[in-house]
Amino acid sequence: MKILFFGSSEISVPFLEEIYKSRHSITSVVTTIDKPAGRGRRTTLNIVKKKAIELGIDFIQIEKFEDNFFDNFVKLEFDVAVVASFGKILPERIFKLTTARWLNVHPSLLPRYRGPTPIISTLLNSDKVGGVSIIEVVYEVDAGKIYAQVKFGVEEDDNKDSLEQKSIKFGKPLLMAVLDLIEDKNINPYPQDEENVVYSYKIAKEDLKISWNSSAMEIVNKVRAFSSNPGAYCLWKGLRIKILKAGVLSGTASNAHLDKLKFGENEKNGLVVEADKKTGILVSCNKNEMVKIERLKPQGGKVMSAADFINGYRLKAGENFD
RNA sequence: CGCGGGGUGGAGCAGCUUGGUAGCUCGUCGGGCUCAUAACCCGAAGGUCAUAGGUUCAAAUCCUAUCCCCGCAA
Repeated sequence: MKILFFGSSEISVPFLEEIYKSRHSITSVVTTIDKPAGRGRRTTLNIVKKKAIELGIDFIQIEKFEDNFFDNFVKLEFDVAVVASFGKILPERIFKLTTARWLNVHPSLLPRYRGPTPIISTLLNSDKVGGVSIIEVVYEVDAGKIYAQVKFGVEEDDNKDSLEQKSIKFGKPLLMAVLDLIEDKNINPYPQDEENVVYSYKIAKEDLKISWNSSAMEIVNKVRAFSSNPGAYCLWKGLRIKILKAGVLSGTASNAHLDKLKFGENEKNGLVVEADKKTGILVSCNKNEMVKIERLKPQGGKVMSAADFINGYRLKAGENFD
């Protein structure tokens, strides 16, 4: 079949490549424009565009959906449009201009987590199971019929990075299977369970800051959900410290350490209870719980282990994270 | 030309303002203590101080240029 591919981010690339390698052909790639980004405001080239050029596929870059685009769009020949991490909401009008099927790769088990941050929501909510859905694209975001889903386990040490990788790993064969079944006219999508719709939301800058008044699990989930980019952070001596890996300290071990330290009246959550290379960094949070920080990245510095941070930055028990 | 931090033995940092013997916490190797140890004690190796110029009797330190890394902001 002929495929029209919509994608703009790094996550789009493996799907584009997978289709390229398959028996299907790619009519064209639609992606967003190169924007000035990053330090020094240099224009970084769109990664999907880069890949399209490398594979010798035609591409269309758009900033907004304008008449100009629609004029070109109606001339394209394709059987299926595949949307993978495109980053823009498709206008209602576009669906009326073609009879082709529209497919979207969505990294969650819909109807759980419609919206822009399904993986982050999976982690913030301590879900034990995640997945990828291949759905029909309709104007209402992520509300289309489901063609296929695949589930996978979400382990304790999974974070945003690893779930993205899992979504790609499991999503690629799923998408290809759906494309093949469509070609064979042997698939029948089913509607989402509207009773159990859960939404995910765009994250704001404030959401990245760790509140030590949260429970240990909430803090650890936050670290997992935002790691390694953009990263949950806290402050220490005015320095911004990104926490990349942390764990909840189990009850008994936690009590042992709490007993070692006498809390003064001025002490508050965020207190560094222990800081040595063996135990790591233990920080107090709500309900007398503790979080163990394992990997972090100080402002201006590189990613390092807790031991390296203690050695180089002289973190001592009794200090505070904010 | 958006703002800012940084590149110092294997790791993470200090030293730079006020030029003049290379420092700290670890790691590694050797030895010792110990029933034993990731603990403790003694000792050792390992650095063109990002690169290229310049100033100077003398540059990690001051000046200029370049490369690389990172935080914010977009």
